[in-house]
Amino acid sequence: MAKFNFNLDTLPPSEIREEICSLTITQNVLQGRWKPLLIWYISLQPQRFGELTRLLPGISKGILAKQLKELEDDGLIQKEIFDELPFKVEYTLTDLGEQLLPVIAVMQDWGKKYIDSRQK
Amino acid sequence: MAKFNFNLDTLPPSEIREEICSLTITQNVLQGRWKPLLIWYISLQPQRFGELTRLLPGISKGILAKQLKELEDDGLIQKEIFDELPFKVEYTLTDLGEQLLPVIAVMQDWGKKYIDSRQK
DNA sequence: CCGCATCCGGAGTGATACTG
DNA sequence: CAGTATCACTCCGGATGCGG
Repeated sequence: MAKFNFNLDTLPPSEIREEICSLTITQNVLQGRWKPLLIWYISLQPQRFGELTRLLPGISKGILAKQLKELEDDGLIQKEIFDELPFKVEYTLTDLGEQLLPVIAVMQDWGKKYIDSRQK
Repeated sequence: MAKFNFNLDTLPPSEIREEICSLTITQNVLQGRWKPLLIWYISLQPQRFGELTRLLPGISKGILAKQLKELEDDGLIQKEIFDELPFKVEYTLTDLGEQLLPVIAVMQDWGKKYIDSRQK
């Protein structure tokens, strides 16, 4: 679970503590090589398992299943299972997941600035 | 270096590609257990090496030096060396590092939402 | 005081084969 | 089609000791 990096000897003021805590939580939830991309792709449209393996070349089924499960456990995505054959499952964002989109957007904005700054 | 997760067989449109690229870059730059916290602390005021070891209990000197160096190499922070004895070094954010603060802020906002949603 | 070098353990990631 | 299980491997993070 999350480690909050507090110093128990010289505990910082609660205001600071809350900032540390909030930041660390978000960092932990997004920790995983494919998670930001997964959230972004799912935000574009509901995605199926197989489709995600096609969108994310190089990802293995094992790690895809694991990271999807972690995102689900953290309440960012939900899956809908259609009772058909062959099986069909769709992943969509929860409300909490939707609220994460501004974070993704700001990260993308900064990435572009970074690229610009490196091209000089 | 950064891996951009493109599928070379079915290359996505350049617009999509840029979003993937930007997002992945930011993710890579912030990858490291202490980096977001380091940037945040340094943004509050210029920080010295020893002060950071106090602010981040549990971090070892080795990993602190390493993550600071990576942040410096990525152009997010700069260090000023004072020619005194004992040695004194101060870390400050670069312009590029300052531009990262909105990302940190949005992450903190979302962390608070996450905490609220879990307390119900 | 600051930071590097080395070594080490464990987590995160990935390839493959197999199941419902 | 949508996963699970296993194994192997890399790399990050941490401890320690040395050097400027």
